[in-house]
Amino acid sequence: MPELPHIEVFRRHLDATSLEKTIAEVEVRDEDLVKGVSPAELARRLEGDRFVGSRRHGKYLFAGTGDGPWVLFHFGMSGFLSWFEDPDRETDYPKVLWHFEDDGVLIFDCMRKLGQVRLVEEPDDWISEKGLGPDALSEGFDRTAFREALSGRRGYLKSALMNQEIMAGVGNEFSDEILFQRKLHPKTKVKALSEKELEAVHDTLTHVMETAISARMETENLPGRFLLPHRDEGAECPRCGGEIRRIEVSGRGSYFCPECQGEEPE
DNA sequence: ACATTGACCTGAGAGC
DNA sequence: TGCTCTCAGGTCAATG
Repeated sequence: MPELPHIEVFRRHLDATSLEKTIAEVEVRDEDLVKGVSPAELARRLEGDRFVGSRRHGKYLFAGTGDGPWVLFHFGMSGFLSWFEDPDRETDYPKVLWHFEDDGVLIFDCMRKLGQVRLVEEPDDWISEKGLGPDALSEGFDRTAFREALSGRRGYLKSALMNQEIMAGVGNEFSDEILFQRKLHPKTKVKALSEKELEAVHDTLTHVMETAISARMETENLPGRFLLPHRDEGAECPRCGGEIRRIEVSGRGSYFCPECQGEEPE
């Protein structure tokens, strides 16, 4: 579930709750989720320090300590961040907890354990080592950059949108939303689109993601015409009332409206 | 070089 | 009630 808009909402939540507070204890409940560093080392390098700022790159979130290391969060399919003022409150599957002095606790919850927490010295180095493309909403990644990044691709547009080396941040759910808003079938190939159409896809991507962030990813705040709350086989299309269908595209469950988005190309 | 598929992991929800 | 099956979703290694 967590894609760029979710990550940005987590980031703002972290900024609003967890900056400039001394970290009293880092509690690792499940060390499977902590990568590249032992739980003891993670605690040693953070305890007594504090977070001073954060940044996002695609689906990755970094919380910086100023002179010290950054904590990297990746949320896998089921991860999220929660903060409670009451230090005894917990989520259902807490994996790593940052207990602050003067109360307050930041919880990394990850039911399906595909997320991770690690320490990095410099986010930019880590991003380039990883081979991640530009953050999908970053300043420089405009319609031209988007079109050029996709040129020559032979596969599905959906796959290209989700390819983190081309651009970082779009996942399965938002790729469906972008295709729905553009009225493109999930099996549309990149090659089938003109330059103009590709640029329109970029504009839609930007609009959809920014709108979702403004709504803080809360269903009731999303525009009525969004597919997201109706991503279910047999659900009603929020645009035409047709029936939402599910197909597999490159092994990913893809939801779309055959009425709006047409039949399978070719 | 690029594209696609399956494994990873675990619990929710559906169906019987 | 309780069991079994499918599905969710991001990433990476393996395969095409």
